Amino acid sequence: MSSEDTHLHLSRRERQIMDVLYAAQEASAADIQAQMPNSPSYSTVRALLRKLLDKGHVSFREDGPRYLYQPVVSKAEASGGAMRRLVDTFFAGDRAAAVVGLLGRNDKDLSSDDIEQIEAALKALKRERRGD
Amino acid sequence: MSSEDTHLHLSRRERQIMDVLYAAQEASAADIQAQMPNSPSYSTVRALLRKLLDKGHVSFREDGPRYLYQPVVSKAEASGGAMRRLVDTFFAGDRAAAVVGLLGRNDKDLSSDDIEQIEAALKALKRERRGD
DNA sequence: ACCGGTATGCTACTAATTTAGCACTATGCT
DNA sequence: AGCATAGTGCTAAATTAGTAGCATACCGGT
Repeated sequence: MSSEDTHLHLSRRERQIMDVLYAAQEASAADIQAQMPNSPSYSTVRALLRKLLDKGHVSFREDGPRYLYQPVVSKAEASGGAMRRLVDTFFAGDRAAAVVGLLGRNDKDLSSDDIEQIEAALKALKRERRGD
Repeated sequence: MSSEDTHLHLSRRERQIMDVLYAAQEASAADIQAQMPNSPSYSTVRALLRKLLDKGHVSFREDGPRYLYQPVVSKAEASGGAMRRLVDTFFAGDRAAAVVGLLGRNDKDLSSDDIEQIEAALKALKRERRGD
């Protein structure tokens, strides 16, 4: 399992940066620094960013004076990988159990709107199954 | 976000060990070694295990000749934390969106039994909401 | 009583990560 | 022109992680 270790081999700080980037979608070096847990120096952030650029995990676009960095792998793909990993390690690959677990958390109640969305997704899934 | 970084600060190898432990619930040093990606030496595994014991992430119980190691934090709690983290970084805290994302993956189809379980959980949730 | 398996507590070395400084360039604004 | 802001590349040092070896101890079976 998880043979792609080679790919998602991020160190602690690298992961923190990616987390900021996924949450923000796009951020300058200074933004990233500000949002990292016990922020390292600006210089450090840039060094890490350079490493991530090298490894191909992030890209940037120019925005006037500064660069805005963003993840290369889309949020959708990255979250998919993270979810698969989570399902594998904690639910022995049983996606339904993971869904149930996620629903069962009572961090904060789901709104009725939330529930409708989930029901809709479930309906779509059933339709698809019938279709196959 | 994730201020408890201090606590779940696992290095690559440490995380690999915890993954094995969560998947197996309980394992000997040799088992762990066998299940780790490109297994390090037995000696290394034990060094890491000792570190995890020190940090309080794993405990063990004696089983005849050998020790069986297990995570201190239950699978349920750990998965809860991991899910919260995932929901926060990839879905801006929107749990429903995460559920929908999880449902929408087509790694492998969900069985009709799976779907029933999810529907049941959803129903329970709605009942609970009405009750409140 | 000895052996194999499992444990322990060191020690030590190498590799990777994290950190930050320095020198310098380019651009936009006052 | 000069300053602030953002960038670059390089270097270097400190810390953490990862690896393995060695000597030793305990227990159960032949």
